[in-house]
Amino acid sequence: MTQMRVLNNYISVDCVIFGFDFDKLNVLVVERTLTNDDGVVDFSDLTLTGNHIFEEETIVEAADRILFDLTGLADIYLEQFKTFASPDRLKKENDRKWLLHDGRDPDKRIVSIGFFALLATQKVTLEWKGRNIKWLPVDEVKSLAFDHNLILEEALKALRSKLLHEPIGFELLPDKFTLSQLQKVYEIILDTTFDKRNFRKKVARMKYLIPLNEKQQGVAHKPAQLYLFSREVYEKTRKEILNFLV
Amino acid sequence: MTQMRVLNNYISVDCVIFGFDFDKLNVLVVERTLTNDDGVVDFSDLTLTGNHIFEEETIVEAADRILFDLTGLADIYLEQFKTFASPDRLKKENDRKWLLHDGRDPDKRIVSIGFFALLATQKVTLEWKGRNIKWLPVDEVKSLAFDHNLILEEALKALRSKLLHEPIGFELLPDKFTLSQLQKVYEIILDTTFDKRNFRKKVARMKYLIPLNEKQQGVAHKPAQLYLFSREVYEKTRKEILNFLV
DNA sequence: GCAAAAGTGTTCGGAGTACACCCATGT
DNA sequence: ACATGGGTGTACTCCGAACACTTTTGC
Repeated sequence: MTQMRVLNNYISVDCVIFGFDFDKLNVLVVERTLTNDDGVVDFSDLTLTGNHIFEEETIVEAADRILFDLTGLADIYLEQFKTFASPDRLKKENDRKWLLHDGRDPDKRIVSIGFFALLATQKVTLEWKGRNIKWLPVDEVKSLAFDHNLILEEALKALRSKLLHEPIGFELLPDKFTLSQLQKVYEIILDTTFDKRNFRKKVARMKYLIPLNEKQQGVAHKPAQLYLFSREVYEKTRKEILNFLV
Repeated sequence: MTQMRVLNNYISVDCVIFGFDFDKLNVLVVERTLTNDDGVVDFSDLTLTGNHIFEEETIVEAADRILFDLTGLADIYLEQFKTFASPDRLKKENDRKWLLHDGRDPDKRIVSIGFFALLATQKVTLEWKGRNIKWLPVDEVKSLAFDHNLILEEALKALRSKLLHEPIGFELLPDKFTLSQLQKVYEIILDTTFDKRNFRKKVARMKYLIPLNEKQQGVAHKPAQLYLFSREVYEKTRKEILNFLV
């Protein structure tokens, strides 16, 4: 009794999948190559990861599905950040060609709900799944398909804002991480630097960052203490702070 | 050479219009009454304000239009906060009847982009525009049509979060306001109280809240100093603060 | 004159910021 | 032995929190 899954052709979900590799912030992109009927490549460029939703599927389910199809991972940090529906968002020349070639109507308005996902790149082994997908450092992103440069920009804004106000930095790291790695996450995404001692004093006050009886191994320097984030402790101790100034 | 405006029938915008009256937070609602062909009222309930978008119109333009149609005001604080597209969001019995009566297909998925708007209720004179619209105190809202209770709840969450991190409280007040009024905005929306002296010390540090050479008039107590928000000063002096703790 | 809200200062504890050196490990 | 990043403490300033009384106006 399997049910036929039908794609809704005017609602799509775009996932800005951010991956951190201890050194820089990357985003997952997919190669889009339009090959004409005579086998000649018309153009080739990059898109963010996204897809139309199925009828009977919620947008969160669709985002989870896209994420799972590309990475094989579930339970990844995922957040709806903005929706894009400009009438001309799919109307660049290459985009029209692409949609037409794909049997879709380039004049139909397609609304896309943007999600961003956070993970450590090392959690994923990218496999060829009929499409060429790869990590691209965020600051090396050139021109993307559709309105995906705009979507990426807005995702970055949302990520920075969230990072400033809620503890989500470790979502970009392995489950067990060091304080220097965590500091690097904040420094790179917020494009700043912090004093190591002051950063650690701050972390010491966060009871939900729990030091483990475990150290790094196989590094060519003093091995660092590993930490774990505890959502339970966080939910229990969190309080909001009025901070609307300057 | 006017152009015919065609409504897109699967993308809509819902505006949660918050109005503050120095005393409580209200939301603008519209009466929805379904009258059968024989003139008998089938049911009557309340909806948030919203509408489908026009083809060739952006969602922000649509939200501005809805806001202007209801209040006659432009340049109101408006922010996209979340998008709603659950497959069963319009499938309650009354909602299906309403859509059918309106000549629409109740099984078609309609995505709705949620915006919230902030203003002082006194800025608006509600007029009969073929529909009964009114201010309803947020904490007296009962069951709303469609998924509008959910939309309102999410709008409140977004409003509270924004209020904690960015200076937007005065968007709910007249252009010239007193510090006690501002304090009340924060107290009511965040459901807390602040010490008057500490609150004023905090405000004194915000150079973008500018005291005027002008006082309240016609009040039965010591008239208060009036203040103005300066966006220019704010943009020039703003800095982000790393505040992801507790 | 009285009711009502405006306006104002001090103390204390805790957090933000600036700053420099020794330690454990792998090669 | 040396290169690499890990790990630690102090002084100063500023902010957050707690707390009570006088002032100006309309009625």
